[in-house]
Amino acid sequence: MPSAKRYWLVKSEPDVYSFDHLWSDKGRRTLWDGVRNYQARNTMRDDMQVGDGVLFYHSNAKPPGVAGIAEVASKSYPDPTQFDPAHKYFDEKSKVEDPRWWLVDIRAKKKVKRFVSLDELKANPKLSEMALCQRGSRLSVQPVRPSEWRIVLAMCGL
DNA sequence: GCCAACGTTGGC
DNA sequence: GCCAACGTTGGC
Repeated sequence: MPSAKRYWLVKSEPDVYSFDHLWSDKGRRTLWDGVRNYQARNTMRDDMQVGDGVLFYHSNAKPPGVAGIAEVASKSYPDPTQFDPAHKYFDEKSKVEDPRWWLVDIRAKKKVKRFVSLDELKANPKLSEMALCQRGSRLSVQPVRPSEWRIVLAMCGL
């Protein structure tokens, strides 16, 4: 039996791949490829389940913040880009029979009614323990508590 | 297994 | 563009 629905936050640079980009992609979904950090990899490989909620966060943006709501749309599977020598995410040390990098599909669910900036998130005392708000937080895939999820969605007007 | 050097992230 | 924070690499 699957465990209860969980919540996550993924980062993307809008100049590279924005929430609107995901929204206009076929099926409003994409492979969340290119993650090359072991902790983020473990989260996708081991912890994410189909239907989990995802905050789509714009990093390296002016301003950075939550730009959309998405969901996990597949079980984890090996990131195909690691095996493609022509791809910038190619990893020559990874073997097909023992893949190093895993991903899930992400599907856009809802546009936010209000963009919520990082400043606003940090200013909310109820979000002081949120992973994103911690100093030096660089993880591109990170957990979100159910309470934090509800608060952020409310801030987004949802 | 330590740790210095180096690379990357990402807010500012 | 700067730089703090942090992850990875590789010599020893």
